[in-house]
Amino acid sequence: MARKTKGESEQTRARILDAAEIEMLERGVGKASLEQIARRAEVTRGAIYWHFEDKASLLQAMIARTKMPMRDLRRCIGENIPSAAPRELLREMMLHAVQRLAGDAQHRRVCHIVLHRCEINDREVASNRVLEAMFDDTRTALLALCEEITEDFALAPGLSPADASDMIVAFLAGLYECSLRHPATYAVENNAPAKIDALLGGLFPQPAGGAP
Amino acid sequence: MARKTKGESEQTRARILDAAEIEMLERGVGKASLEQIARRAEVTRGAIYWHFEDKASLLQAMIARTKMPMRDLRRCIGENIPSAAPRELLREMMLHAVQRLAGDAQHRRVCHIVLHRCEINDREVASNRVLEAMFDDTRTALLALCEEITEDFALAPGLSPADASDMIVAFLAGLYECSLRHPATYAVENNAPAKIDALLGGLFPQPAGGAP
DNA sequence: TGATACATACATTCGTGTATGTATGTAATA
DNA sequence: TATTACATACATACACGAATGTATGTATCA
Repeated sequence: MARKTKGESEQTRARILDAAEIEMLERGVGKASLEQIARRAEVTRGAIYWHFEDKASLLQAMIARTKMPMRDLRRCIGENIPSAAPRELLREMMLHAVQRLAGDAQHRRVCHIVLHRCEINDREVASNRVLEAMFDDTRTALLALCEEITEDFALAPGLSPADASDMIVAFLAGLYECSLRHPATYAVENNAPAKIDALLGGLFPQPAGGAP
Repeated sequence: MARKTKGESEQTRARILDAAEIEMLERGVGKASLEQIARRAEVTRGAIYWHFEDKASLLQAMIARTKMPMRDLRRCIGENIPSAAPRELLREMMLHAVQRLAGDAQHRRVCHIVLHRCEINDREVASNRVLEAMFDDTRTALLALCEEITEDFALAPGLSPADASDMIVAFLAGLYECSLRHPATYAVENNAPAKIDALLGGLFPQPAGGAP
């Protein structure tokens, strides 16, 4: 009915984004109508069109709320654990990714939407640019780490550093995939450290001289 | 214009399914209109509605064309390589999955559609029942294999057979994910045997007494 | 000659986008 | 301080296209 104060307006915007998360998760991005989103947020479509240009930019804003860095992640972890060798860093990064997926419900929802509730392949669309950037980012960061690790550890026979980082990306992508699609069966947090150690043990066997 | 012979009708049906694969891959299941599919198949929507009830059953038929067994796969491979120990069987199964994804273009398309171009989570919908069944099937088959393997090989510290099979499912899911989304960067067939061996090496280290 | 294998035409629904209305907060002015 | 003026934050109403489903027409095979 009436104009609200700036703070209330921000709350409205947030409620719209919350509602969009739920609706898009349940019905998919394409089938979630702005009308349903508005109803859940207890506003009308007018409010949505006031805060966002269209559904695409609404989705984009939704994704932007839960920003997922990866090159930053390394720096962040490296600063917190300055003594860590690259292999430890890699382990921590993988653990962090898993733990965030297990603990941050909003992040789970948005990842689920971007990965499984968004059928558009158009590069113009926000979710796809985000996905592509995320993959590239992750791959680049992990490749650099794997190359560093090979200064201390031998690689498994027949593997290049790129192969190793590709395997790690695939493993993480698969964890997301399984955990989001079948949370009951594949809880991410289930024994995650042991799983990560097993994978890293296969990729980078202990150096010839050292025993655990 | 005119009625065709039974064989020609089957060809029409196949052309519709082919067209649907391409359109749904490019635009997504939701945005691919029956009109566009019909045009690509060089028929009208009338032909589609003659062969299929609606878009959902068209999708279902599309999926059914490229059936993906997994419990059958084990039997099949087991018959071809009767001497194989369970660990060899597992290796062969993983290789087979990777090679099919690399070699069978139609399988790639359908997997891509089911995994990434279909935003519906409704359990009534074909693609989701298929996906769920595929995951369950794969998990069951791999779990049984992993349990057999532990009779000959020790598991990595802290892992149960279920953890091991979960990791394998995640790894395979991630391979599909990466290879389908970014075929240029992550070609599945790139050094696949070495990657699989590295993973299995991490999960099932050699038995204490044996040297390679 | 009847069932088949489509093509054509039509009705209906659904969602989007936009144009417009309206009541309130807020700043300038007097 | 009260008033004016304008921007804000929505709600309401309407126009439009796109896609679906169905009803009907039609030519051919068997």
